[in-house]
Amino acid sequence: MQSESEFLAAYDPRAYPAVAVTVDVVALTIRDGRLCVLLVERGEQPLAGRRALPGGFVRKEETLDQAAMRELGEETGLRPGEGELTRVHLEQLRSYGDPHRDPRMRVFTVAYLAFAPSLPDPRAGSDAAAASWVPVDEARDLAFDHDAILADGLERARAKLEYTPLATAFAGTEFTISELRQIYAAVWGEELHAGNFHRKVLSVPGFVESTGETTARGGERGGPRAKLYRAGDARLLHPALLRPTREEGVR
Amino acid sequence: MQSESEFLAAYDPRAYPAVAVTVDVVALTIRDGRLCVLLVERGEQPLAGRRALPGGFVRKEETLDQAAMRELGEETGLRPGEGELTRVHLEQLRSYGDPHRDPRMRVFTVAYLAFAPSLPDPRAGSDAAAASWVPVDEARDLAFDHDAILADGLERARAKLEYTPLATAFAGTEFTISELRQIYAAVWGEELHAGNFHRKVLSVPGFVESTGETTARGGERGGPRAKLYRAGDARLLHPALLRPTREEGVR
DNA sequence: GCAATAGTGTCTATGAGACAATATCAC
DNA sequence: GTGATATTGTCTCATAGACACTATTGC
Repeated sequence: MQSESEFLAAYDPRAYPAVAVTVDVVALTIRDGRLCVLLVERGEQPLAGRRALPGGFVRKEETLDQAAMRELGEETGLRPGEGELTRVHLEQLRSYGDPHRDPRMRVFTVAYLAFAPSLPDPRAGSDAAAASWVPVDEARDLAFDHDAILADGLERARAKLEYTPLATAFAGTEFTISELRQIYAAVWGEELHAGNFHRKVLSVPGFVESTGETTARGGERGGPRAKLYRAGDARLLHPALLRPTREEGVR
Repeated sequence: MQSESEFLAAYDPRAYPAVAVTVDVVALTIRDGRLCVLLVERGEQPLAGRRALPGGFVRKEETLDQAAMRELGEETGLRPGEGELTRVHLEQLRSYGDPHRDPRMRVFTVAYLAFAPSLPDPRAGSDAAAASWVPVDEARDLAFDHDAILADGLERARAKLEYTPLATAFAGTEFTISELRQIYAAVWGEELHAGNFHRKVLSVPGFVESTGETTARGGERGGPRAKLYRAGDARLLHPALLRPTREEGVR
């Protein structure tokens, strides 16, 4: 069996070419109605000065999920399991391993996708000195293959809003239907009909549940007080909220 | 920046703990109306005699996709790009990297999912001596974490049939609507209403296109000749074919 | 009062699914 | 002829989306 004999050859670490495994995180949040991604500025060669996704080596005795959560915590200055980071949604995106995606050596990376509510500017942590939230449409020319990773993450995020309640991961613990609609609009990049969206969200079992409260005051430019909701217990939306204007998948 | 300094430390391969990266393939096909997965029998320690997903090391100068296609070709005895292997659908599933998932060393694996039309028994290739197609409900107690990988692959496959035309990857180049329905039934594990399925498939633009031909003769137990179709040019099904009896995602 | 927004009502087109009906074939 | 299967027809219900309408609030 081919795989078995290869495994055995690897028993001596020095007999095998050096490879490394990292995690990179596409961390998304909504700021000022815009979808933003967490980027760091590289301080060292190669590609010094270029922006990149936060990431780093997977450590010994650490799972991939743990490594991703640790990196996210380091770059945001927040500690996993503390405060708002407990509400961050984190899921594996996919892996990238083209032979020369890193010029120094063979580096495989496992990309993660994170949905975060609006977090403070990532200045608190020491490691986060060069980290910042950047609107996704301004996040170009990233280091390595991070443009492609970001694009994959965005597509995944847009698709996930359709059939999961993960949009609530971008909101605070309590939110109005309008806030939820603005999250969808920011991620999908298109406005949604307020009335239909409102009725539809409430018609999906388990998507949101009412708190019984309303906002303290109406909107900035007038309007009634909105009812407040929190995330429900649904794992999947049924029926789904499909994106409006998308070409048919014919090509 | 944490990740950068770690990268630099890795410049000396010997300074870094040995890790390995493999690909494992969840290759699915339909045989005799049952969904089957390609398994190999391990001939060497550890876990000798246990069944496992086919897989092996990613080689130098090889992309992950190429490694997965190579492994699949080795185990099926077919050569990538030749014959029926050109029609195999292959996509990345996800990665697994728990610290002790392999008892010998730190091994990260990138799992792939393959949809194949009914292939000959994998005896032709020398490497494939111990490989065989096993009905998925009999594929238990696999080596390492392959039970979990298989479960993830099955869930992905079932979901993909809903919104992509990939069911056609299990069929021959020409097929009847009934054959397509039996593929759905095998993957989803439930019967589908013939009349409604038939009308629905034809109503999705680009799912299938008529060849103008019919089968040479009717069914084994009677019935008219069925029209033949081939895969259309759709990448996504719109509207989707949703699975019938699934609990709502509440929990 | 005026403008903006929350929330609801109505209407239409489309799709899902239950069920029935018809046509064609193997035997 | 008999039974099985392919294919089409009909009916009902749920949903998406367009649009209109009312109520409530900030200014």
